[in-house]
Amino acid sequence: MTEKELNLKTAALEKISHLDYFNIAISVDCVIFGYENKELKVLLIKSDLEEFSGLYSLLGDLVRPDEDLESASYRVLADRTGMEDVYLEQVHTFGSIARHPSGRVITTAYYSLIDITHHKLQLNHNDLHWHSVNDIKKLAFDHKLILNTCLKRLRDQIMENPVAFNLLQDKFSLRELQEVYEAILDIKLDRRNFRKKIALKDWLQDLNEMETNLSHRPGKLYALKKQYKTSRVRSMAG
Amino acid sequence: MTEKELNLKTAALEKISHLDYFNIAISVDCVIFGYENKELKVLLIKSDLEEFSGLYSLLGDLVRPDEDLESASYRVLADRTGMEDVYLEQVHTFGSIARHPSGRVITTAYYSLIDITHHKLQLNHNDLHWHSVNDIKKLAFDHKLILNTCLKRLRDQIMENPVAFNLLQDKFSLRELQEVYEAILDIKLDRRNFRKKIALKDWLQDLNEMETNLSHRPGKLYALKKQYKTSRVRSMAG
DNA sequence: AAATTAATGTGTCGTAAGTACATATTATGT
DNA sequence: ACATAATATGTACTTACGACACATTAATTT
Repeated sequence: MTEKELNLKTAALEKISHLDYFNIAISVDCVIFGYENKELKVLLIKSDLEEFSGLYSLLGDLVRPDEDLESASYRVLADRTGMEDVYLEQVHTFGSIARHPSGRVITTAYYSLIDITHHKLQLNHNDLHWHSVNDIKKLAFDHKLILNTCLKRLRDQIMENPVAFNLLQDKFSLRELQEVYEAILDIKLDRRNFRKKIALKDWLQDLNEMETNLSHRPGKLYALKKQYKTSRVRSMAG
Repeated sequence: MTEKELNLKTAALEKISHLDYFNIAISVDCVIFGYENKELKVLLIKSDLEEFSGLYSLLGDLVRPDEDLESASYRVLADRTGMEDVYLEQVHTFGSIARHPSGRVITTAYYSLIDITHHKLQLNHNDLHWHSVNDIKKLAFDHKLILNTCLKRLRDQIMENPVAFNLLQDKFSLRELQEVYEAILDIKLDRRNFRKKIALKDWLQDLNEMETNLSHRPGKLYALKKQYKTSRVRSMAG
């Protein structure tokens, strides 16, 4: 190392080391919801930390200096699911001092809704699996809290905004839609009242098609009106 | 510099520099709302950055390695207003790459509601002033966006949760309360319907007292029921 | 081809909340 | 005593919500 290099590095070092504030890392964690078998699922991975061996955790990563928070979330999503245009919404930032055993890491949580049937991915590798939300008892880090917070947000959203549709394929029957709502809210709904409520929102387009391959009377098929289709959600400017 | 010192510093430098992720700083910004003269106000300070000379900014600070996000927000609040037990709620985290001219800073925004009359503070020092929300055109950084986001959250909240009361003194008349709502929502409300709606919530306790020192018929005084008094808001384990 | 099955599709009634709107009441000031 | 300027309150209409029952249809079985 030349003297010049040394001086440069030393200067940089001084600058960095007195900025204690940079000793906090920031990550994003994605609560990726899916829907299958009338159950709400979430995508989890086996934790790679010793402290949490045997436990699952959400999908996340450190935010890189050259990407904004949403880019980081979309990167995590694309890396893990291979899907690009998905619904994603920021929920909350968790910053307890001791939330990460390896150091100070503040994390911003996003929730995401994806159509699980479009997701025939590298699932069998690397311990990545869909878990029924109702069956999850314990997660690594504070990820159970993050999951609960995101689930609450999702529940608050679905009656106000047409987001639940992101869990379904493009065409669906009202029965399927109701089952999605029941899975998310974890309650039974009255069919007639549910249909009235949905009709009132005017979110749906009647496709004049019917379900097929059923062993009973098929229902009509609907699609979410184009104007409500959310791929990438409006950015709050990052 | 001895060889030993050099080696130490170099080692530390290597360690830090390969941890690019720590090159992001994290801050909190507080949108501190107050209410005065039938107007919703927000506490702003003159920006100390050259790039924003002449502009005002929200109150914020870098998060210290040994404090969590909420502690940092309360610290900012206490430092600037001298008030301890205030309503504070996390709203959103803003992480655009270029949002801070001096470097990469991700900020978590909180909004806070305080009783402005309990706040006879060091206002005249250091360019700290209350500004009418409606008059604010431009702020430093992305603080206008943060303000708008927090204002929207506040507006969404006040009909659902008894938070607007934090802007008023302990005892207030229904007229005063309505004026607070009108200031926040920036609309006129019908007096009879407003009272019906508030009565329905069952938030208020009739104090059997009257307003005084008015030049007209005084109204009854009410207080928020104890069970709803929010000093420090429930932590999301933040 | 007729009957059965298992689901879809729809309507009513009572209740609760939202909105528009007008009159009586009361403490104060003259 | 009277005028004033605000408080306090009620009704009618409309809209949403929740509980609830029956007719219809396509597929399947007999």
